[in-house]
Amino acid sequence: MTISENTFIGEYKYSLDSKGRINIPSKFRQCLSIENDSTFVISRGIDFCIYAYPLVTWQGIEHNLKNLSSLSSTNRSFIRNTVRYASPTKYDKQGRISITQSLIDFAKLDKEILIIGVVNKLEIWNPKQLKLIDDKLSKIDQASYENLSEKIIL
Amino acid sequence: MTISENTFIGEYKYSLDSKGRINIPSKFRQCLSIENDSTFVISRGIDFCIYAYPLVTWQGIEHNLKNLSSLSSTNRSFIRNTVRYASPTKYDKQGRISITQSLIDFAKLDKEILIIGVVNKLEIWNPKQLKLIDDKLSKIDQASYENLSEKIIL
DNA sequence: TAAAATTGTGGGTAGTTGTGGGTTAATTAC
DNA sequence: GTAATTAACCCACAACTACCCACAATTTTA
Repeated sequence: MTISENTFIGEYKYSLDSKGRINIPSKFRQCLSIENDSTFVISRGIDFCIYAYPLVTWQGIEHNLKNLSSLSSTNRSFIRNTVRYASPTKYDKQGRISITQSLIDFAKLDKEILIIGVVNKLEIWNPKQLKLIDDKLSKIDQASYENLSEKIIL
Repeated sequence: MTISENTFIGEYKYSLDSKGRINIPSKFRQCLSIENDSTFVISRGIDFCIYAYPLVTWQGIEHNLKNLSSLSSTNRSFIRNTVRYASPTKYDKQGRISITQSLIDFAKLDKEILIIGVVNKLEIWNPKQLKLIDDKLSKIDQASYENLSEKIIL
C-alpha cells in the first residue's frame, strides 16, 4: 500500500543472486508512478552505497544540472561525477534490477543486501558497510542530531 | 466519542496473536480521520516502544525530511535512521494491524501488549519494558518535571 | 431484561512475493 | 563468419501475506 508516489520508506533484506540481480521490494514497486515505466536510474551513492532514483526523479536532477554553468570548474567536475556512473535499469517480470559489476565493486556488495527507502530514492547497501558508517557518525554527531530533532517533531 | 481528529489519549491492554497482529482500540480507529484510509505508519520509538502515526501525521514528517539537503552527512544519516524502520500498515476488517518481526524484536513484544495514545501518535509497549523505563525516570527527573510545569498548565 | 450490534481473537485460503534457474536473443571476440 | 560470452526473458515453486469468515464476549439499544 503506497503512501505517496515515488516516495519510499522502510528497509528490506534481500540477496544479490549469481547473475547480479537484486529484487526491488514489492512495496517500492507499487509506489513507483506509472510514468517511470518500471525504471530506476542507479548510480554511485555518497557513502559507498548505490542510489536508485525513480526515472522521473532523476530527470529532475538532470534538469538542475543543466542550469549549472560549465564555466566553473567545480561545476564541471560535479556534473561529470554525478552523471558518469549512472544508468537506467528497468526491472524484470519478477521485479529485479540487474546491477553493473562496476557498481557492485564500488559498494562492495556481497550476497547479503540491504535496501532502504530514503524518501525520494533507494539506497542499496552491504549491511556491513552501513554499520561502519553508522557507528562512525553516531559518535561524533550527537549534538547535530538533537538540533535536528528540535526542528522535526517525531 | 472523539475529542479531536487524529488525537489519541488513554491506554488499552491487548494481545499480540500468533500471526503478529495487534488490535487497534476501536476508540482510536474512530478518531482516525477519513483521509488516513485506515492506515498507520509504524516505526521504532524512543525507549524500545513502537510508534504508530496516523498516515497524514507521518506525511508531515516526510515533508520536513524532504527539505533537508542530502549533501550533509548528518542529514543523510538522520533521514535514513528516521525512515528505515517505518512501514505503513492498513488495519484489516477486524481492526488489526500486523507488526513486522523486526519491530516485534526491537520492542521485545510478548503476548501481552499495552497501547497508549500520546496525543499525536500511539505507543505500543511490552508492559514490562514500560515499567522498567518508568521506574528509572521517576527517580532522576523530579527537577525536570518542575521545569516543565512552568510551560504547561495542568 | 432480551435482542441487536459491536468488539477482540482465532484460524483457513487464495493470491502475492522472493529466488533459483533454464532458454533464447544479442553482443562481443576471434 | 563463427564461437563464446553476456544480457533479456520466461517458467517454476516454496514461503509468506492479505483477505475472508467464524465466534465468544462485551456493550448498546429497545
